[in-house]
Amino acid sequence: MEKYRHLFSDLEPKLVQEMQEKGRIQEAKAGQVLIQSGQNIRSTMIVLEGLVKLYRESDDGYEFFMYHLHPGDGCALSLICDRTFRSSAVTARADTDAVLLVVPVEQTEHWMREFRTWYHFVVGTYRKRYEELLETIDHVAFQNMDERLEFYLRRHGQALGAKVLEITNTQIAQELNSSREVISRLMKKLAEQGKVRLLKNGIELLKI
Amino acid sequence: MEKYRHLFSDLEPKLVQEMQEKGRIQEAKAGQVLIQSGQNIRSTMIVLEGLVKLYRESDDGYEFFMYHLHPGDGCALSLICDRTFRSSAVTARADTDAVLLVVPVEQTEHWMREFRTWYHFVVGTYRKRYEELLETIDHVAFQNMDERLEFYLRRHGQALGAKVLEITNTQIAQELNSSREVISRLMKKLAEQGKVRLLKNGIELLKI
DNA sequence: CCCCGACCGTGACGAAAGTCACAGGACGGA
DNA sequence: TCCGTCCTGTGACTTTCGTCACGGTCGGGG
Repeated sequence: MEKYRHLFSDLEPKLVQEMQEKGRIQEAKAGQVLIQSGQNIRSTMIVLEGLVKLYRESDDGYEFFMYHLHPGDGCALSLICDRTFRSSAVTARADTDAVLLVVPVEQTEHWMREFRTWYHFVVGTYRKRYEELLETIDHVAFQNMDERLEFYLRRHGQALGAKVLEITNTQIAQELNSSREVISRLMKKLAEQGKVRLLKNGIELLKI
Repeated sequence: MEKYRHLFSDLEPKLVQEMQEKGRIQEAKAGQVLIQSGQNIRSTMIVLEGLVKLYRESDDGYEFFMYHLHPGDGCALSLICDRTFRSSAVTARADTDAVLLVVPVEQTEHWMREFRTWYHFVVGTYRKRYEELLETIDHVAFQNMDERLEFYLRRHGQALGAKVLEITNTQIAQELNSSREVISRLMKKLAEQGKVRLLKNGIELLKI
């Protein structure tokens, strides 16, 4: 936990200490599902290491990508489920190997009363997630597939801090709720425009 | 303010009293813009009477409908702007004549420390709005225009508690980010299916 | 070695939805 | 009454996108 202290520099030392005491560190492999759609939430999850992706699931099982969680980020839904143990409407999946801090909801209720900085953390988390949802809505409501694809690539490049995305067209298509063929064609266009280079097993981002 | 007390039965009496003292009652005519996209937020808004609609605005000025605020609801964005006076990314407009309670943000900061029930109010508000955004995403991501139109009509019928919507196809088209002609054709189909009846100046909802 | 599975590329087609053009009804004001 | 404005309806066309069908590459396991 010591090595993660810098993530919580905005929180009171006493709170950080409690997080350390009451929380449980959990490791997850890339691809592992952390929150299943429809499952009850009994604990709050904060990302310590790695990258987590959040999806909205459709009735027929399609996973629509919403946003990333980075180290230091909490899962908004689980932060405020507030002892009602509501079932969640989203799926969270580790995108890289990840380390998480897991805290029972009762504990966070307590922190909310005790620590002003925890309240700020929750409120800040919620605002960020809300605004990322708004941005997601912008794209899906106002833009065509080609613009959405560019945005997807940019977002993932930034989130991973990498110039090369090891990801298949099939997966992109699923997350944008499109089809492989469409992504394939659009990707070719992006390559012709010099915005990406299509590698053996990945996509190199150039002017994007 | 007395007549609105039932809206806040979950809040401590002392808090309700403070809301009464520190808040300002503001009336708004139907159609009036309450929060302008890009405008700074210096006060929190809670709906006391009437119906408020929230929109996301695109770069080129299109207004995409997100959700309604009912009496007792607070505007999520303005609840937690938290003295940073961030500019808002949404537009709020009174859909019917409305009455609002307006409170300076400094005051709500104070309440957050003082009143446990205020914290619950904020958290509850956020969760509701977040989930409504998720629902909005579902529709725009997974559904066709005809399903989205039906959902739009249902939602508006419920929000207004009315069987007849006095609304033009043009407006619906704007709010769904579609075009008048498309809505016109789909509306005709709904009428043929007996789900609505097209009136002189409005739409009667039947089996919807 | 061969086969299988996963992935990609591509042409052909069709459905959904946006755009254009035009016409007509309702209504209010000069 | 006549005009302008706002709303609607509709046919024709285009674009975007999803679907189908097929072929091709690559790598791992039997």
